[in-house]
Amino acid sequence: MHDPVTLLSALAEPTRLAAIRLLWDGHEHCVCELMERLGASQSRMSRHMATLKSAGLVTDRRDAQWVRYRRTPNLPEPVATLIQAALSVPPLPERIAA
Amino acid sequence: MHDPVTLLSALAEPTRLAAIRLLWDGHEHCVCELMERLGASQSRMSRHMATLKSAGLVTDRRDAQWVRYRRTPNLPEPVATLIQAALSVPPLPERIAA
DNA sequence: GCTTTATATACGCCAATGCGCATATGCGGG
DNA sequence: CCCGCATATGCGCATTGGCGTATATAAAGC
Repeated sequence: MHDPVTLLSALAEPTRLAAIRLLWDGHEHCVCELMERLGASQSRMSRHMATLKSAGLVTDRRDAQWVRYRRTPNLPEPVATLIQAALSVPPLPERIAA
Repeated sequence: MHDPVTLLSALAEPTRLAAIRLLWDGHEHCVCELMERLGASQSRMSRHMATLKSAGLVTDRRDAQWVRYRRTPNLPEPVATLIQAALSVPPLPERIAA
């Protein structure tokens, strides 16, 4: 479901945006990896991934005990552009120097 | 202040996104005009504009009894792209037909 | 000065969101 | 089977966000 407000809401949270940044390498990542790398608790990360999934930004796949998340392939062009742009906005630390 | 999460949060609300859409014609619009065109109450519209302003997306200017809002000129490229993309995502009605 | 028009803001309310904790569920291996 | 790892989810709580109502502020015209 790609309504713009849903999309923007899904991205408007630091942990979720960070997760998208990781997932945007095109590879699969399990929840446990994301937890570690983002310093989030298990339930927290799981729920954030559920949010991203229901916004249509990521898909998941069961692989044995793990659930592998990856970015949804073939996102509509405006959606892909939106995310690309969101990831390109410097996260403030950089702006302080300016 | 252009931190990505702030930016995305500011856009992740229907009335605010609609206001941005109107303001993105590059012209000035007073609150009363936005109220009418978006069917929002006075305080509601005023507050939403304050949010957009503090996110750095719009600027305001006092003109007699009115306050004229317009899009912030010379937004950083990723921010401009982000908004352009957000405005390009079809607002669901169109996706139902597909 | 007073009134009208335009906008902002304080206050209180309700709904939504994010979180931790505990528990359920799925799966593989002894 | 039972256990351990990985993930999801129910529950209660604290915080945040959007809203209406009422009030403050600002400017214009008489």
